[in-house]
Amino acid sequence: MKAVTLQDLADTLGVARSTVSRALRDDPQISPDTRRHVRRLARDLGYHPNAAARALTRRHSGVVGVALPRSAPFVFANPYFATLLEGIASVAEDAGVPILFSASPSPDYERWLREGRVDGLIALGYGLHAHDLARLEVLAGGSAAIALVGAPARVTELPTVTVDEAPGIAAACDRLADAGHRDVALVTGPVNAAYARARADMWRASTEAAGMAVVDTAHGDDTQAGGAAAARRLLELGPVADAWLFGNDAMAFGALGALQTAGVRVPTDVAVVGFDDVPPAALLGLTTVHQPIRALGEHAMRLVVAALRGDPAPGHAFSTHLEERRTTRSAPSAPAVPSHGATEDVT
Amino acid sequence: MKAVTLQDLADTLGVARSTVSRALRDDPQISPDTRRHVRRLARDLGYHPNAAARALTRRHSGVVGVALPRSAPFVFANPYFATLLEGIASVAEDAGVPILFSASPSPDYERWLREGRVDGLIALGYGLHAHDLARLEVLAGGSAAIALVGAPARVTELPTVTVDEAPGIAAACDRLADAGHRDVALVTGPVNAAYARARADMWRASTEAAGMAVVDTAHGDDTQAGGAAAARRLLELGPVADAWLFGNDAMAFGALGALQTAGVRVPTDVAVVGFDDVPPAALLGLTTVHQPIRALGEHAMRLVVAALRGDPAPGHAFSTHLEERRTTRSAPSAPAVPSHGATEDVT
DNA sequence: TTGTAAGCGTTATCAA
DNA sequence: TTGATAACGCTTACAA
Repeated sequence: MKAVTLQDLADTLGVARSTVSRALRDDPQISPDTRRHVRRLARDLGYHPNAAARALTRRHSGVVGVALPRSAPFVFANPYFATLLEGIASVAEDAGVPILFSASPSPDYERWLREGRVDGLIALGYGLHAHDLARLEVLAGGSAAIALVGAPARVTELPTVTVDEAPGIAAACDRLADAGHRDVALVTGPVNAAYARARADMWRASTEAAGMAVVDTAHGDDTQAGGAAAARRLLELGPVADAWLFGNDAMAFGALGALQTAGVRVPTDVAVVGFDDVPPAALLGLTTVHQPIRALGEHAMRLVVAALRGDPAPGHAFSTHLEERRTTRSAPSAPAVPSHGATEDVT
Repeated sequence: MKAVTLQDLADTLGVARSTVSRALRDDPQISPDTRRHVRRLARDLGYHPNAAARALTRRHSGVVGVALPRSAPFVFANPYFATLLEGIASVAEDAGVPILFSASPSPDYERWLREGRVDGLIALGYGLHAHDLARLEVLAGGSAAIALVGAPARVTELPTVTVDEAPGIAAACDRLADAGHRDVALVTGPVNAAYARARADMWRASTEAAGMAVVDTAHGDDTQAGGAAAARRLLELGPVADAWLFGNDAMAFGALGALQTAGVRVPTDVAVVGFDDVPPAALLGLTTVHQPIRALGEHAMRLVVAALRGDPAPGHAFSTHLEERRTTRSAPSAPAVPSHGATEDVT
């Protein structure tokens, strides 16, 4: 059961193990003959280089860490993360990079880096404490390949993949106003999360810019259950708002369920707009602000892979657009063409 | 930027590095004093043991591999896998085990094991070639901690987590028959996949046992798009079957969309039953056979963790039940109570 | 073109 | 209770 080692090959071949090592790694200065012999024996004996020994001498592991600072149930119950991972994993697959994964409220990514378990890292920028951000910056200075998804609270030189929420949100509000809405309700994400507050502020600003007013506000927790609860609270307030805006799709899903059991018709009685455009949104016909989640993940992993090679690569800001479906009334006027894709380089 | 090593600590403390090593690992035979000193310095200097060096001497990495033999887009677009990963990741999180993840049609799990990158592995049993299965069995004999999700084509002594599809499928067919259905259509998964054929056979058997007949069959590819395409083909055949059974939920979702655009009412004109009960099924009100996907993942990871500790642990067969929702007509009679959870030990 | 030998950072054995 | 020292399996100058 013992694994075959370089020394084993060397012994049975009667050469030095450095020769074997070189032959296996296509070292230019090795005779074609010995190379052939070595490789054949390696195949026959089922030799596989020991990853730990190799990492120890090479000073890097070739692994990239992906640590999401949420519990596993939260991560996978939320299609946002699943879609992000899809992007990350598909680029990793193409690059042949194994991913060390963890979903935990208190992620070990710094430890992973310091222990040399991973050479690179994808972390979530939003919700990253200034304190942790600073430590990541130090590590990046020391040759760690780090990329952030979502902008952290303060500016950073770490390559960051972000999204400009404004175009999609503005389009949504304009469309709502065109369809005759005036009073809207807003269901935000966690009040103590900066990104959720920023999103809510943006909804508010665009609502007013479109000539409407936010007459009710409820706070959710970005989950479906939280959205349903928020919807019930809104319903108790009476039918003042006839358009509901959500901090994310998951909450909108929950609200749609609550609305249905309450017998409120969508979009006749109230229009519903989500944010994210995760896959189930299309299934449910939810009108929502689309952000290219998968592309975010792909780009983040590309940044890390580039950094691993020592190539500096800039961050990137993606755009958003409105995806109109069945939870909003159609406006009298013809719809504008949605804008997809990328915009400007950043950082 | 150089990392702090054991030797560094030993030097500044004026002791041997073996002493430092012991102090850091709570070796019983070490003086409380030196232990304190060592630990304090380690903290102050930000010492982190090098994972590669440690793995090299300890002969194990503490990492568990999860390799899904599908491309990343396929894996994450299918909530089945996301839910499975949820279960796997949450147990891993509790156990403090990092996960090495890969989604690729040709997974490297054997290489991971042989290179010593991982000590354990969760692999998919269905679709596993006899050839690969045999190699995994050899590795398991050599101290690798392996668990399978889903039974492979032939019996194996590897601990396996499976699901008994019969109860849920039988319940679905009985309920359909009670509601007055006689002619059903069947949409299967990939014809070249053994598990999909087995599922289809089970649907057929239960259909007949319930006194109904499969009058149409379409083959899908387990994706939403494939389900929509299959639905369109079925629609062209004319309205002979008024109950449609699916190999999985994803295809049922696609079909629901196709049915809606075709103006066919569900469940009035046709009843729809899925399989899996992935999260979006509840959102859409899809009647479906529930299998405890999350529990499968949890249990598989528990098996691996147990094997890592050297404790043998048996495989397990979970059960299925019918989750009745809005895509089937309610039967005249009162519904039976659904059976949840576990049944019998296996292997 | 190949061999020798030092080193990567730990752990473990054996003495002291 | 602590210190030397030899592994662990691989890479890489430096020699030959």
